[in-house]
Amino acid sequence: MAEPRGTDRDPEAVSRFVEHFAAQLVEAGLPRMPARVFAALLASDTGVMTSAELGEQLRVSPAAVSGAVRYLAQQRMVSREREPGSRRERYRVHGDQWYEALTNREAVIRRWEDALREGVTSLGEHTPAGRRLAETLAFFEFVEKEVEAMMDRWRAHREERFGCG
Amino acid sequence: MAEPRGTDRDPEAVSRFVEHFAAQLVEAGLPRMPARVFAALLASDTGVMTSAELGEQLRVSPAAVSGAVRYLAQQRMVSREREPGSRRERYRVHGDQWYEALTNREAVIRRWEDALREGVTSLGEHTPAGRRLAETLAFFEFVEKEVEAMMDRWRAHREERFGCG
DNA sequence: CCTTAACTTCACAATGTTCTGAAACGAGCG
DNA sequence: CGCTCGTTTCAGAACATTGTGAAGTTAAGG
Repeated sequence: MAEPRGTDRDPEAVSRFVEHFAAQLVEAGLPRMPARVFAALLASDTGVMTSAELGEQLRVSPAAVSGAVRYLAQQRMVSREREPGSRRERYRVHGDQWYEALTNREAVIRRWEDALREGVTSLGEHTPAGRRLAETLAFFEFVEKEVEAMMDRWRAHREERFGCG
Repeated sequence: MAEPRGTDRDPEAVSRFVEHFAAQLVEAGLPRMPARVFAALLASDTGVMTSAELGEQLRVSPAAVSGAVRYLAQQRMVSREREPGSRRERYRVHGDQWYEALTNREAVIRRWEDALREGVTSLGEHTPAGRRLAETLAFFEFVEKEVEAMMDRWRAHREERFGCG
């Protein structure tokens, strides 16, 4: 059986996965270039790639890589590290870190909650509309707590399944 | 104290909330017009509006309403009902139904999982990249189960808090 | 049936978004 | 201290998205 190992990976297979997975991320709302960069990192053996490598694999300009990476770093989906003794930069998708980022739609949820609270107040908390908004708000507050607990359970689950695998 | 009731709602306050909340939804990836329509429904007293009412409140053409509503219905975020004895259509945001829709990023997650499975196979499940993809896949499978349980808990919580006033 | 009200579809115009090439920047090295 | 490699910034072109007006479709009511 021909299972890719080490350096002899089929670049076409990699590219096929990268583009397909990126397309799904785009559909879910991620901008295109960040999605492609992220997928490329995820599919790399080390989880680390330089700007040049990313540009080559995706056939895009350094400028595009720069923009995508800035976006991903802001979302905490990748981290950037300077390669010692060189002016190259390396981008890394850190196993755990990025799940956290995904569930860190928290920042987004927080904003929804604020808007809803304001709505409850300005429409009146005893109007039918106000009550609907209040219930929606309660839902998000509930979810926020639950997600936190869920991530704890995931870490335990993960430890068990992959920690000593 | 002057709390809005019945028909005498301050249209400007409503509009302010609608536009603000819609903006947050847009930021989270929802297309603009669907977001506005949805926010308008959420902020209505009955949770039901006609195409004409939506067009008037949002100052947009019937065509725009039509497109937005089709989108929302596909995402299961609103339901459409024909008003008996009239050719008007009414659009409703059903209290519970739309939380389900939100967590029905499930459809999205399912597609991610498919793409990841394919990646694990084509890159080889014992390569470093393959292992990373496999772990990511495991995470989503975990989340999928957890979300289901969470929604059960929410329904209970909701019943307790809102069910009996 | 024919009229008409309501919704939908379609082509196009307006508007945004996204990537590129070129120029500016800055950190390491001679 | 200036050269050079790598990254970033920026203006603009290519591209995609979105909403409109107008024509088309469907069904209620005369």
